[in-house]
Amino acid sequence: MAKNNLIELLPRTERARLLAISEPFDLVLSDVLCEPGAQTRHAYFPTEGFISLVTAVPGHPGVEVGMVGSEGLVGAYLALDVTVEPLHTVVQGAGSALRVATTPFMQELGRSPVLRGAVNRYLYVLMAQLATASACLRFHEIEPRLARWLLMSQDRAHADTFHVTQEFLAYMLGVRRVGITGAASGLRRDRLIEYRRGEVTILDRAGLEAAACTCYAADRKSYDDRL
Amino acid sequence: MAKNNLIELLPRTERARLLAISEPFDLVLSDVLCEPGAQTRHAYFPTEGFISLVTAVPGHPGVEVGMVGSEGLVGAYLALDVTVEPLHTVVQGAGSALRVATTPFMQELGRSPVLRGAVNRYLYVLMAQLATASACLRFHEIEPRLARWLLMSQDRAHADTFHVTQEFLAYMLGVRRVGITGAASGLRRDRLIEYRRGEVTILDRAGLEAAACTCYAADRKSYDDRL
DNA sequence: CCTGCTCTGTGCGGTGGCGAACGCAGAATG
DNA sequence: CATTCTGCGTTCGCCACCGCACAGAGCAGG
Repeated sequence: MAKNNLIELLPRTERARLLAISEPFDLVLSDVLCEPGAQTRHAYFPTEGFISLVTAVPGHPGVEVGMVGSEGLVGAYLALDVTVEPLHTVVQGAGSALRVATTPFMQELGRSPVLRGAVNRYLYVLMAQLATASACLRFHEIEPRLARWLLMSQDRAHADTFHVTQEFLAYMLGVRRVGITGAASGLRRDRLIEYRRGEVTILDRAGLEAAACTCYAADRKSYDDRL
Repeated sequence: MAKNNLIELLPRTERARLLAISEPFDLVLSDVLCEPGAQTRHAYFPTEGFISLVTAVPGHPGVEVGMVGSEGLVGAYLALDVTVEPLHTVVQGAGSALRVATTPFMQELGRSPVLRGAVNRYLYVLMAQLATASACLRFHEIEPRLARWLLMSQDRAHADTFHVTQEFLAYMLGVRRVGITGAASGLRRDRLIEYRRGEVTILDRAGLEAAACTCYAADRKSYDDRL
């Protein structure tokens, strides 16, 4: 428990080297780890908790395009030798991570073929996630998207209950808060979830999977196929 | 003329080696170069013409999430050592390309640091484009998106007139054909474009830039900053 | 020249989501 | 205990876009 999948993939020596240059880091709810255009200071390997990748266009609130938990890392693009942050990154579920400063991380990528392979493949999965997000945003309605979001969160929170307000969900899904009220009511009516003042509980995981848009399964498959 | 930017970036010897393993290839309108899930046979460096990256979710037509012309290549993800295609890729503007078979291309990536750097940076730009596409699809209306699309096409077609039907535009933007009729009428009314039976002509480039959503400028800047 | 096809324009009712505003109740603060 | 704040629910008018259907207009082929 409290491990990061990518790090677990590494053989002993590579893992030891990576751990030697990393330090524990608290993921505090709503903390912003990255701002687009800024220089990257660290890569983060979440162990508990999770992080949202958010994109925005001028004049509009943001919208989530990806989610990173213990199955991945924030800063995979460093493998492309680019040290400029592409997206807003916000802590969505409090927890902890291992963080590695940019320079030693990039050096280590040069030294550890297994690490590089894993980060490369994760980056590929992330791109697929971004593409899926586009179509999902365009075509799917709020309720299935909300169901998908809850499932993705549950996977990464490793818990059935987590803290999230409707306000925040609206921001993530790029809709009005009222839209979330409607969708959440629907899911509650069907006894799939329960919630009360910022605490959401998943009651019926299978039912929620049925209610979610296909993008949930697609994202999972993409990850499982690659890592 | 008829060159590919990335290839032009290469120093003599690297370029010579890449050209030695590549062959000319005709980009025929509406040809499908990639299907998601399939093994990648070739990477393509367009010299004229351009290519759309399309994503789809079950039960809906597709939607374009990116565009590749002589400024980039199709198959940049091969730099991640993944040989599975992530997206539909459709020839959007007829022309020509240089294509390189997967294996020699990946070998060459190992040998040519400049090539690898360029492909990596292009991949980063492409990711940014995917993220932008999400927000654009979510928040922007058809007319500004159409204007953006026309500008992106003009950039890559290196021409003021190109062949495209409303039907096709609807597919690219993920809307009804009728929606395109409305948006195109607006642009024509303002004397920004002219069209007739599948031939679109850009009359007022500056005006079109003003009519386009900010995503056009954002994408360009992202590319110019990196490559 | 007529037929058939492709591409474009229009009209209709329907709806999912938007923006704004208000009420209310649980929790926190003092 | 009273006040304030935060999170949730509802309502109302509105609009961009949807799905469907049909009409006309360029263009090609027999």
